[in-house]
Amino acid sequence: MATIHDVAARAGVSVTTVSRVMNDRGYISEATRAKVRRAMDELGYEPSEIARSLLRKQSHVFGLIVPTTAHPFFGELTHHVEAAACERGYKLMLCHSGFDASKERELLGLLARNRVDGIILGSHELDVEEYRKLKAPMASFDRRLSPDIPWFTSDNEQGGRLAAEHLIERGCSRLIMVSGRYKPDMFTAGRASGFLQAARAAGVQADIVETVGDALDETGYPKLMARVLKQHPRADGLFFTSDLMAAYALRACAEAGWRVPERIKLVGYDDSGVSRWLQPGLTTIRQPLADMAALAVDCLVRQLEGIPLEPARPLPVTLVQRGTT
Amino acid sequence: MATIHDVAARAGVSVTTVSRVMNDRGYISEATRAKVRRAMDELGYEPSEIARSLLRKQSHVFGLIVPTTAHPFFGELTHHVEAAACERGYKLMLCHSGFDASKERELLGLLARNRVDGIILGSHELDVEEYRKLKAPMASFDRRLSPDIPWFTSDNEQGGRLAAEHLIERGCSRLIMVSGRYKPDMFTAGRASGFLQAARAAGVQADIVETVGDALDETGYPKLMARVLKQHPRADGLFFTSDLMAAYALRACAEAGWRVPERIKLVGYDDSGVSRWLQPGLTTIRQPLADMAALAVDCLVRQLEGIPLEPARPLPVTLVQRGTT
DNA sequence: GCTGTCATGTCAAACGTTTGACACATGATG
DNA sequence: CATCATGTGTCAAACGTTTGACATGACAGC
Repeated sequence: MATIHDVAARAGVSVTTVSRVMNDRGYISEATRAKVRRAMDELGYEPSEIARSLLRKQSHVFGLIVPTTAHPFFGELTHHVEAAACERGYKLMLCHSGFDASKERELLGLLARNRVDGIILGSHELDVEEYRKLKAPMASFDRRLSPDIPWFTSDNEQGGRLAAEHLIERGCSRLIMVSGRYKPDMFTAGRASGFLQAARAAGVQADIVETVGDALDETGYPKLMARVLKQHPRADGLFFTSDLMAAYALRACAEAGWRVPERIKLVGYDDSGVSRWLQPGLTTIRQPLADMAALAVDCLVRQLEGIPLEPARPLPVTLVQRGTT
Repeated sequence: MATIHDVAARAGVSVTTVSRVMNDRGYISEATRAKVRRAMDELGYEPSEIARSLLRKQSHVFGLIVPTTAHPFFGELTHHVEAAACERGYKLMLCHSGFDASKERELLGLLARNRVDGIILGSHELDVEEYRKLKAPMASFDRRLSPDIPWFTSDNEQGGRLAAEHLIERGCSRLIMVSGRYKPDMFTAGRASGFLQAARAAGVQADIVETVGDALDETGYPKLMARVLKQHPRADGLFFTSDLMAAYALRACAEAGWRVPERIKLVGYDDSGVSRWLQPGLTTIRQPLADMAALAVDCLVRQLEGIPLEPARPLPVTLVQRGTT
């Protein structure tokens, strides 16, 4: 790989001059500029971002930690984060935590050693303290880790409310929400409160069923959904904290012979691709992922540039109606 | 961020000594070692991989280019590549090409500037020549770019054959394969030949329908699938080059009132999560993604370490039967 | 008392880049 | 003619790390 010295030698100038041409600073005559450019082309020179990073003390790389991109929600989140980062001139170092605390701890060290300029936490298996002691700019997805760690999320209460109101409007009178078990500082807990609140306001019976174990591990879903149907034989409106759960519920309904949407109605969460792929299409709460990702990246960039953060606020969600309601 | 100099000062030794402790080379007394370790702990020191990379001329980072992690297949591929890279001590810089040739060209430059040690091409929108002139170690997914660029893939002919044989075995007599349009040097083209060959061997009628435009853009799928059903009213066995296509076909069947699997049978490709989420579950051809990813990473590592590559060969696929056949 | 060899540690160059400080023309201004 | 601005370019330090070359002291063997 050619270096700036090779370019300088070939163009018959000093390395400083080459650097000046690349960075457009100082006075350079057109003739010199052309010579330098030609030498760069001929050598296929690409400046080393590594050397630049060392000098400038910033890498223009963000770390993104997600449980796994194999989950459709996180695959889509990753897509949008990458796009947002790219737009602001940052690259992404992708890390999978796989729901494993010690893996996540390792990843934080790895990202620190690689001097990433900021970290987006799409996974948080560790205690708040462990994140707190990191001094890198961070943005935490769906969880309030500490007052000084910015977060980004969507309006989970509103999501829960929209789901309940929609089910009620569509004629349901016995609602069940199937939810993961959330740490208390996770915003996603708001989905349940919004859901219950809206049901109560309408005088409709509503219950919450919590999944055990990993909220995102689908291997338990088939049994869970079958159990939900069996234990709530009169339920006619189901709400899930992810589209994936709803997908498994749809299967369970088919197996139990409950017709959707006639006998029972389903609402998912995320508006991930899954909701489009299912038959019937899944009514779901749409999170504005692109906006959320842009917000997260913006939040890191602001921290880096010393621009004060705007007070964080959840982004609005909407209900997308499809065939399951 | 503390540097090695801070650690040395705090421990009362030279930076060389600190470096020796970290890298375990030369003679260091236990007492010195302990002093240094303590200083590192107290300062929360993490060595800069950037400085190391500059010196060692390798970054221990691989670039991964995929169209988008929002597509379930590529989300899963990314997951496995990350895991395989991590296992071998490499990090991943994730890039989305979004099916855009000029974006991909930019990404190659970006990865070169960041001095990645190798590139995994899960997307190839450019002409072979453009990849060829890169001298970085590469591994190309599902496409033979040039004799000197290693590739990794699964046995596509076998996949096509298994699908046809299975459909025939399940009683189908009029087969249709819905396929993306592939560049001639893409291995995925083999799926069609395997499919046709197996059908011919069994004396069963089989046709290929090619999608127009982007093989992975799902917005056209609903109309496409409706058209396929309308134009082939006597078809009773469908095979798709992705699970996602099959998902849309399943919807089209429901809308057309064709019962699955009684009236018509469907086979997808990839065994991505989609095949599990659908109802009925999708029979599909399973690609061994984890093995493929490990192979790709191994291939890059070998190039870096100068270990000769084993002759590339497609990995075996299997058929996973579910409810659509 | 030499020489040799451990055991421990220091020095300084190198990696590829940027950039402040400076050098040296040329020509205009006062 | 002294001063100044402008245009062009050079030099060397700095970023954080590794590592070959060297220094020092202790002790053994001859």
